Amino acid sequence: MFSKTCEYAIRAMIFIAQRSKTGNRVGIKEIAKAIDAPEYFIAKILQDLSRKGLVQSLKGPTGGFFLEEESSECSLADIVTAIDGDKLFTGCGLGLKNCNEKRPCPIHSEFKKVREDIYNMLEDARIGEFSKQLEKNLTFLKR
Amino acid sequence: MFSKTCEYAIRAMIFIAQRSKTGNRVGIKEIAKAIDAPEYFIAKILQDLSRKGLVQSLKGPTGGFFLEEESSECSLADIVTAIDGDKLFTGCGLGLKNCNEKRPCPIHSEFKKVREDIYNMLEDARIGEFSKQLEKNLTFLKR
DNA sequence: ATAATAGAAGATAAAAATGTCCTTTATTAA
DNA sequence: TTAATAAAGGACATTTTTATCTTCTATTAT
Repeated sequence: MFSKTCEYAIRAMIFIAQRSKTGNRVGIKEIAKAIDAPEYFIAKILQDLSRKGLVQSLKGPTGGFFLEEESSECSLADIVTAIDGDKLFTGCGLGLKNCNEKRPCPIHSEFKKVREDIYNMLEDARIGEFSKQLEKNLTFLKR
Repeated sequence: MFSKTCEYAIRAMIFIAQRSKTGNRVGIKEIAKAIDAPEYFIAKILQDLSRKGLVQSLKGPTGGFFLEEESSECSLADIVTAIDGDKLFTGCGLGLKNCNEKRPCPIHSEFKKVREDIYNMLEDARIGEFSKQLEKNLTFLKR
């Protein structure tokens, strides 16, 4: 469904969101451990998300990643779009470039509904919401 | 959503299904052209599907690929499972190996429904059904 | 100011997915 | 029985994705 990169991105964002609520900043190493992802790899991913404004960061001692109020309102759809693009939401299920209503692939209409469900699900899912359950140990980001 | 391999596989299967209805067999080259896919690559894919019994084939002159009655009843879910495995249907949305009801990832329940929708959609979609619309030029397998 | 810290950025490496070529084997028509 | 045909199978090449390492830059505390 999502690329590995995107899976890491979502997990990292949820973790950062939880830590940000108390005004803390989190370092790469801590994030890597918390979500069980390769350190240098999520570093890259977060740099990317940082450039795109989905996460905030500060260099130097006491620095690290964090989420401003606004960023913790961002949806999973925002993250997926930033990392994997909108192919999942708008692309043809069979990979046809010119598939559309007028000239549909065989599974076009079946797929349309499912795609919309996925989009709505991801659009409704706000990063900030997840951190509560995570804090209560009701959900997990590892293994 | 699906791997490229899987997209080609589905497109090829639908094309073969349509040609099989009149008892014809179709060669690799014709299939490659019809679905606009790399010839040697779908050759590999069809060999794989053939070994797994999802498509039938015969060597030699007048040989090629075709579908027996039974095979044209196969679902998209069967093809996806054969090529991409069941990760899409059963795997965790965030890539966690041990994600489950007791120990869910943050998006576990949201994902569950969507996954089931996808599975039901693909399970209901039988290869044979698509060939009718394809024949009437109501749907397309290229570009 | 300076040293220590931590992310940013560029380069490189490994693995997986995708795509191609060549030889072998089975089948058929003549 | 032979020559032509077409899939099967093995090997190889390319591209994309995933992962790692090193150097540079900004920030902070002292």
